Amino acid sequence: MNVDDLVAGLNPVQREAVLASTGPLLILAGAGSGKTRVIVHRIAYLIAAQGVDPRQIIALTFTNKAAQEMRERVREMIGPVAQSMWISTFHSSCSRILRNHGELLGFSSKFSIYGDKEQTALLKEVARKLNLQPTMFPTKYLSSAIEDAKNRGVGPDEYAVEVHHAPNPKLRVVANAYKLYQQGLLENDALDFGDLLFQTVALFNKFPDLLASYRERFNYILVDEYQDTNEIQYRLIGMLAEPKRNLCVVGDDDQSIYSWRGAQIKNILDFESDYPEAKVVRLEENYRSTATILNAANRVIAANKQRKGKDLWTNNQSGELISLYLAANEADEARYVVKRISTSVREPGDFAIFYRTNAQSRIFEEGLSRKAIPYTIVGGTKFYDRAEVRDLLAYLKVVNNERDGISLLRILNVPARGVGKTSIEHLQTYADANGLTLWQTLELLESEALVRGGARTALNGLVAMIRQWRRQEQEGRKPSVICADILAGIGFSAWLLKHNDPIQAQARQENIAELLNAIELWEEEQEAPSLAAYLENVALINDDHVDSAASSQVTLMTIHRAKGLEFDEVFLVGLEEGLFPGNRSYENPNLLEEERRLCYVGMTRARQKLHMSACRKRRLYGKPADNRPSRFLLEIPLELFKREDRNAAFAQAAAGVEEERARTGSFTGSSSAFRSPGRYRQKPAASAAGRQNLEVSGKSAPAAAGPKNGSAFPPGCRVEHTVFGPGVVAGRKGSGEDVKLDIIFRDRGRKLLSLKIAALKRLA
DNA sequence: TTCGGAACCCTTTTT
DNA sequence: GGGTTCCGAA
Repeated sequence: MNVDDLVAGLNPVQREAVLASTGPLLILAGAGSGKTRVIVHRIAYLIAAQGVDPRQIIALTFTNKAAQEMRERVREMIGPVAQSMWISTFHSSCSRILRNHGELLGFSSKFSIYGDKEQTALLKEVARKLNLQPTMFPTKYLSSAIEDAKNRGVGPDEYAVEVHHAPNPKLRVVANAYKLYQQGLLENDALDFGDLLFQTVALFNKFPDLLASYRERFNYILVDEYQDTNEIQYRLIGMLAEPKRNLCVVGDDDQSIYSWRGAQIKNILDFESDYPEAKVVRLEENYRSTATILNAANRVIAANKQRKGKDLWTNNQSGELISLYLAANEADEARYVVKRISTSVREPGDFAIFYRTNAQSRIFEEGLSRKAIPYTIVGGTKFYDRAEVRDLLAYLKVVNNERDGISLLRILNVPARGVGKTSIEHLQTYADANGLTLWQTLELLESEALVRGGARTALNGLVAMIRQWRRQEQEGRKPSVICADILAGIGFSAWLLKHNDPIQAQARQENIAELLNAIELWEEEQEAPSLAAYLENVALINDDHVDSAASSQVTLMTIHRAKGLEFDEVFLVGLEEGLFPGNRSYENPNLLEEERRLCYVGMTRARQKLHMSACRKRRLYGKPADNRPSRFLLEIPLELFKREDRNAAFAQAAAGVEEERARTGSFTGSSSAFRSPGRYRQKPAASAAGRQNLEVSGKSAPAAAGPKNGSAFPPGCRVEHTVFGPGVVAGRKGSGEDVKLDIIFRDRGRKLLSLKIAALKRLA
């Protein structure tokens, strides 16, 4: 294959990105600019034209889907040699490394991977040992603090140092919990998701020779969605890339929407200073959307300050105007969306509905099913979260990993075999006191009566069964066979029948059947299907393998989930202040910018036609709320919109903003314009206050809370109002004299009250 | 040991 | 409003 074939059909910039084979390279890839295409061609070029051994290339992605697609498309270009490349997610690459060398850190090659549930269970044990009050230290608080620390590359000891002088004494308790939690993981021969990355970096730090061997091996490193990398991923990439620095990162700072998961936009913003010799390529031609959609999206994102600055352009036609619908309430909004879908010539599969929060999906579901329009919801409750599925998986984990006490704990009395809380506590205490694992303690039961008779007999039976399953596993039985044996051995379906109403029991049995099915399906694709490999697959490749038939269905999902996808016609709903942008982002300009990026991501998913809508009234947490149209809507020029509602209020508000724009030359609409929809006031004082508001929310440093700045009412504190009664402060707006508090009242819904005027009392 | 009802809490969630 | 979790009674 010659070079011309490898770059055929690429535009000049894309070509440049493909041909820059050595040294650091930053590919800034705007939405719809052919990013994947460039990556795939680049890999093919390295292998087919430069003669690079595929085993010297590692490509890191965030999702399994992205990894799969990349591998498949490389294979299409250059054939099966692509198989020997490392193309996988950060987590599965790290897992692979740790399976090989984890024993250096005290883990076996069969370590368990703990998800949310197991993490919580372990943390509860830790909290119990430390005598922590659940009200003071909810498990969620602990887990997010620990997760955050790991994302930042901060281990338990370092963390203790970090919080040693912290003003918040709770953090020192967290430090203790963190330490115990990590010990617990090690004892259970388990790692959580954060650990997969964290321990890999720790491994490389501790064993430089090992790092050297991987550095030697991976001559070319490629990272997808670089804007979403967190600190620990950043470090991992950095250490692997030295000293050759053949590091190619691809991303779009305007699509960074995961800061709340530890992603650092600075990683991509600072790439050029990290690697001064870096080549930078900008893919700015968009092949996806109409010019109208793109213009509107560009206007929205232009209001952000923290960005590289990039203007997407397209040769596509301008297409239809963006439909704007200001709904009376969410039912009205849903009616509009459903009507447009049902009267369209397009197929259901051409549509997508994007919302900010999952809670918004219900009303669209109802509307669609009333009209018998097929739809699919991406996200929500997952198959692998079902109790009965997790039970069975816990059995498999116990068979696979002797030290996994959390999974063992889960199944001790499932199905019920007369082992009560007291017996379990007894065993745990005994195990702790004698430095034994839970499994070792159970084995002792044969000779020692640690628990009362009935429980003892039952547990001895369980031990015997587990031993037998482990033997089967060692003899090389397939996971599905072992699984069937477990189900029969414990009489699972009989138990399900007995302890649920018939309909639920039926559903649960079907879930179990589906799990067995999935295991068999997986086995068919494997050369050597081992139990350990299956469990790894379940933990990391949490595939919701359902939406393959989505082609003829309307797709409903959160905007976060929509990143990377595209649809002919998109409905972006719920564009209201307080919801999108969410009121939690008001106090922090960085969060507000992230909300704006989210809006940008949502808009740029649309190929042909975009609808945007907002509700004036919406029930939030069961209570009614009055909402103003999102500032993002006002950042889009009116002439790009086609009004689909008969409500004149928005037009007036928007017209007011347009005037102000004309007057001040500023794009960012003043929030004063939509304070009272339909009655935009021209009073200079009002707009000055509005601009002041914006200044505060647009600053890149976090807004400082001065003493007279409402700091007596920090977000989250409980307050009482003489008229509205009790409530909780959700946020703060404005500065100086003009501080307003965003308060959710228990009985009266959400209000924005001026601190100066409102009769507020803080409650303890 | 199990259940039912009160209490609680609520963005987003690639792994 | 709705889902989950937790605690106390049977």
